[in-house]
Amino acid sequence: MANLNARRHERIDTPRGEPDSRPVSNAAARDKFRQYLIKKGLRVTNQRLAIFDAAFERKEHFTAEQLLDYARALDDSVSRATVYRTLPIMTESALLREVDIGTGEKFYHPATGESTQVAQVVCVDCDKIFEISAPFMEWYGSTVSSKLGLTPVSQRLQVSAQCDAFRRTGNCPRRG
Amino acid sequence: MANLNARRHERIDTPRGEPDSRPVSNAAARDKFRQYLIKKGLRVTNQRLAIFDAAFERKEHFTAEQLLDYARALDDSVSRATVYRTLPIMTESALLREVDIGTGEKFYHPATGESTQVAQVVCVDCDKIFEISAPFMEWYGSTVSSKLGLTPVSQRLQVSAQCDAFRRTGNCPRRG
DNA sequence: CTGCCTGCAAACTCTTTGCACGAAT
DNA sequence: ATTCGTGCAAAGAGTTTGCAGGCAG
Repeated sequence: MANLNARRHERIDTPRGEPDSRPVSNAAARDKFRQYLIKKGLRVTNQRLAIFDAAFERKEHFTAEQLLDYARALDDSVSRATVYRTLPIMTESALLREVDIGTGEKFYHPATGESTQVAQVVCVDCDKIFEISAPFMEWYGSTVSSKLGLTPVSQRLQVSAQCDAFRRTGNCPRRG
Repeated sequence: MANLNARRHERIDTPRGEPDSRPVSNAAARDKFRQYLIKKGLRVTNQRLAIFDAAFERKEHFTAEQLLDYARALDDSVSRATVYRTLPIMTESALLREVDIGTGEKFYHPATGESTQVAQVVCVDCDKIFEISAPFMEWYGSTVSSKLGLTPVSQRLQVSAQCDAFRRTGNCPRRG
């Protein structure tokens, strides 16, 4: 959110750790990413893998700037530009989901795979983002077609909500 | 969308037309706005009224930059800064609805009053924004409460859709 | 008169892009 | 050896803000 992240990372001359040797919790998704790159004729670079791994380490939603930090912890040579250039690749491959809650910056989250029809619930107190399934959105798409003669491509349902506990106690139990 | 709108408007010395003499199609809403300003201890300025009138002349959704143009046609002295400072006042007063379709810039539209539960359908071919009612969103809010213990504040449902006619004929019948 | 509002321009935030070097195939 | 990918820094786009002067109440 703030631009306190302007810290310089001077490139070190030690050889970078082999990306394949990194402990990977999401080997399956990682392989999908690798396959996607190859299929598209894109190159499998250490930076792209580091960015991917950084993204899939995360449980919470993150911003591009945060992802830059996470990825740099894995590979010091990752730059902001490459993060921004890699994010669309990961969203197009459906491995990452982009979430725009209207705050100016976009959030990202590893796609859970199962459900494409989810709603984001954004807590105005915590700023946390929850995802819950919204199966009726599928049905809703068909009503759009019939009413407007348009074929739905994608849908987003976002709910802003306040945390009852936070309002009472000044602390959100979900935090941390 | 582009920043071609940087045209200079030098201030003219002729007295500005009385804002109240402007033909107003939305006298009721205009009065609501005036009341809202007074209630909040804000001043009723010519610029604010011009921006309001410009917004309520519009049938389509518009951006802040477009609103600046429209408002300047009514009152030459309106500046970009004042447009940006007035937009939140109009949205907080529920006279204007803000629509963020994730393209970087925000769109605005006079609130139709009746329905707070509407979905935006954005045509990826026309870039047009349609609004259709989505009454189930009210019900959905309550499921959020029970599932997460959060009280919904607002909801947005946005559908991206492609125009069937445009895909076939290369022309959208809904255009202009 | 008082102090909120305004226009101007500069600043800010997030994202994209041009360029020359470096690495993947 | 090619050619694509990369880091850097600057540019863009949209929005916000500090300041000195202007107008509403």
